[in-house]
Amino acid sequence: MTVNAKRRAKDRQAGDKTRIQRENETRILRAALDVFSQSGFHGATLDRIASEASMSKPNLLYYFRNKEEIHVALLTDLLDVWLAPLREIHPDGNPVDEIGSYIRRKLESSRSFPRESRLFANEILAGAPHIGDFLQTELRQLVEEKAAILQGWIDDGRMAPCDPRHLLFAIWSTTQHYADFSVQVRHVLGLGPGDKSYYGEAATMLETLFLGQLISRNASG
Amino acid sequence: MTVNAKRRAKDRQAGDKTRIQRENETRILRAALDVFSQSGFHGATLDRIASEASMSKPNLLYYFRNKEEIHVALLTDLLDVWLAPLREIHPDGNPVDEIGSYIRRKLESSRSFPRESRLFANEILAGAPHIGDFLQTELRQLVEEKAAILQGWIDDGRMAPCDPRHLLFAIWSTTQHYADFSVQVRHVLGLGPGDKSYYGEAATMLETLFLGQLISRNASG
DNA sequence: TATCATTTTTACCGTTTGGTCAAATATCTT
DNA sequence: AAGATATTTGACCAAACGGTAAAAATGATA
Repeated sequence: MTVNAKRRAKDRQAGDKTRIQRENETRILRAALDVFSQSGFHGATLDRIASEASMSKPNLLYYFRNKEEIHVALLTDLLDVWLAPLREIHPDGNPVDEIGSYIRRKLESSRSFPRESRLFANEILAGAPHIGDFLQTELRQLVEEKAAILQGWIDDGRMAPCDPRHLLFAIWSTTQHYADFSVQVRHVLGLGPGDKSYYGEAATMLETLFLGQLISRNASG
Repeated sequence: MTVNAKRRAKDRQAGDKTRIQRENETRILRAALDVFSQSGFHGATLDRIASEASMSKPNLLYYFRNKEEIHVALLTDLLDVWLAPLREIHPDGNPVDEIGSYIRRKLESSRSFPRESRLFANEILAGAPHIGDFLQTELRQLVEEKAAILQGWIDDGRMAPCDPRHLLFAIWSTTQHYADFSVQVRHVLGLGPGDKSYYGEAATMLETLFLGQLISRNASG
């Protein structure tokens, strides 16, 4: 009986998790992300999530108290991912590089995490019942902070004057559009279901759009 | 017994509608727009729609065969509204005026019909199960047509080169964002629930964004 | 291997929901 | 006012859904 073995057996705290727990929780969250992002909260069913996680419904409810808890867990994980690209905007950089790479990060995020993006979009469309607080506090604060940076660049004459917060809105909407409205994009472009080939054109378009007039005036760094 | 009276009574065709029918159908559609745009298709219930229409559920189902039929009716009405601003882009105009007024029309559409916009967004997010055909045919065709106009302006050197279809995507996403993500916009800006005061700033931002570099180069008409 | 905690399953429950049906009521026409 | 038509309602149903309880099975520990 090693000390470690003893600790595992006897002293497991409430927060500690078994191997099986960790495995199954991630299996559930993976399946739930699929289902919620496809059908929204109300359209998703526990049966389908359980089925996609290759698990019985009661077993699923052994790991999460109820449907909403799964949903909230996904949203919570999501928020960090959502904020990450914005956090990286740095006041010491020059506008073209900073905003340009921010756009590329957001677009890459849409391409890599379309389900997460749709989950977020669904939540906002529904009136943000679960993350309203996050929007009003954390996000708002971060936007104020980054908007101040942009405003500084504007005041220095390194960027065309505009409302920095609305510039951020425009970046969010255009980049997320390619994930949230991908069906429309594909149908309009005549592409097949899984085809993401439009992301190259999208990147070109958005860099032209945002880095053209808005910033290029005296961009030097 | 006038001839007209006789026609009303005896010869009413299947397509003809009573006064009560017209009234109640619009009452139902109005209520359904509220409920569907707030909660999505699955989140909406017939009981709530009926309640908001001040009507019993069986009465509601006397006018529409089922839940989906109401939803489809709303979407069908919507599509014309959605396309209208795009149709007005005219090849004879100059790029700045045409695209500028298109943006203003779309933004105005977001302000005036936010519920319709959210209904549309919900449908697309869900994978466009009902309007996929519309997207692939009518919308795609119209986009091709208008993209050709834009391309013509580009070829004439009156617009900065870019992919016209992606320019349209950018206009759609930025303008619709203010309706679909209004909760987020308001929370980030620190505004109250019904406050739409941001639309002025939005218009300024979008005109700066889209009419700045992209078109202004040799804009003359 | 015996013991204990963890995990999984089976069977089930109450509620909600979309939808039906037949009877009752209102409206319109003559 | 009578008769025909259109409208409304109350009672009801089957299926789907979120969730529970308790037993059975599995895994870990000594």
